[in-house]
Amino acid sequence: MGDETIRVLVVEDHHVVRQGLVALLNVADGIEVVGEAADGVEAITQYRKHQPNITLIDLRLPRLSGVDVIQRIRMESPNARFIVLTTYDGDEDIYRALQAGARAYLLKGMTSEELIATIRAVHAGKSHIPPAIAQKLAERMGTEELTPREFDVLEQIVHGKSNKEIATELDISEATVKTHINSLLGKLGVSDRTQAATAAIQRGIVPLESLRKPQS
Amino acid sequence: MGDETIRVLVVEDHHVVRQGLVALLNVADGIEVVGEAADGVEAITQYRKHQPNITLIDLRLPRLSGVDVIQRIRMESPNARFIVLTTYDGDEDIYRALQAGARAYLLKGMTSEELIATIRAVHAGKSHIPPAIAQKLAERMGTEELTPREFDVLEQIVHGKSNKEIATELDISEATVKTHINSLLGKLGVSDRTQAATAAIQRGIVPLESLRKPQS
DNA sequence: GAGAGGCTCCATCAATGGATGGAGGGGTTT
DNA sequence: AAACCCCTCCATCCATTGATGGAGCCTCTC
Repeated sequence: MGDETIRVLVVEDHHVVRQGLVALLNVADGIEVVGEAADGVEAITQYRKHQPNITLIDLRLPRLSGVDVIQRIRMESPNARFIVLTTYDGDEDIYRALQAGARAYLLKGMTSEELIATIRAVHAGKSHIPPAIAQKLAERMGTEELTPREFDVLEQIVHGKSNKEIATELDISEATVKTHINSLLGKLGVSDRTQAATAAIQRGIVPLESLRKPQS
Repeated sequence: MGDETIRVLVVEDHHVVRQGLVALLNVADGIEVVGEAADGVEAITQYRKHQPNITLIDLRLPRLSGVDVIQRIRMESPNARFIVLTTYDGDEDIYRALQAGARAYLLKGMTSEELIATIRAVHAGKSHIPPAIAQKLAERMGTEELTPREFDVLEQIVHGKSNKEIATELDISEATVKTHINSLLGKLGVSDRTQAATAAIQRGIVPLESLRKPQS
């Protein structure tokens, strides 16, 4: 290999965006779109079928999230290379995607030149993280991890539950809820539950979509 | 007019999305993209220059929001027809866009057929609101309007301020802050400030972007 | 087996938040 | 002018929240 054609799989649920990407890539020299998928499950099917060199993938996908897709594919094909493409820069997702093994992270605002250059770079074995993203990663690195339980509590806070309700929901005492809150406030660097809720949403720790009429 | 070509202006800040739209539309019969803009100011310039039949516009734009663009253009060209295109369905924006005179509202997940059909329909003088959107509009209609002051307070709440801080910021007494909160909680149909904050974000009343390192 | 860290619980206290009901001034509409 | 709404303020009361420090249990690691 070397100057062979780079075979790309495009995974993106928004029709127009996907069609735009495909159109862009197909006019680029040395790049060929070998498959398209509109959701996570389809992405895996298409990957197995086409074994692309590069998978361009949105993180917000129906059925199976981008991060899940990356993880699963990497289990069977550790050399799979992913470029994550997202509208939006809530840091938690970036972090998880890179953890899962994505090689590059691009915002949809990029130009076609950037996109193509990144595909070539990643195919050549390089990684590419834009400065703006790198900075957010650095910020989040400074942040301590929430424990699973703290995360549960945070999720409930975002959903507007009171301490008493959280205690009932998680089947622990209100005192314990307070303990967790106290510790997660510290870790998030905020001083009350409202700030915790907005921080969680903004960082993508708790997905905004879950707010509608969520879990039990 | 009648079976003449429909002249379309595409306003969208994400390169790939814009290119996708243009590519899609240019292969459609009877539709021609006469201009493109990547921000609100450019949109107005392009509109004046090309006088398109239909303007396809994203709401989230740099420099000047989609709603502002629609309002300004409509002042000089009351017959201008807009189709709003958005990734995302926070209701407040929908409402404002339709108020401002948009004829249709589409999510980016739509198919190219839907898009083209909608362009033709709007050009023929019809309006088009997808059922999912119509429902949200209906929901929001049932909701009472916040007064300007209540809105100010809500904004501060979302930014994590305490009542005392809000009082200082808005230069009113803490008692007054509480009065406003009490009334806005009622109008939003929620029972505490945390729920108010998440509701505000989720409905698009207070933009998520303002959370980083915001105002003042 | 001695930490370390996570989860659980406790009590206590101070601060914050929210409900209620009442009140006056300013503006607009009818 | 009367009615209405918004904005402002007040006092009072109770509920919720957050801080602090202490404690036992479990599991994993060294």
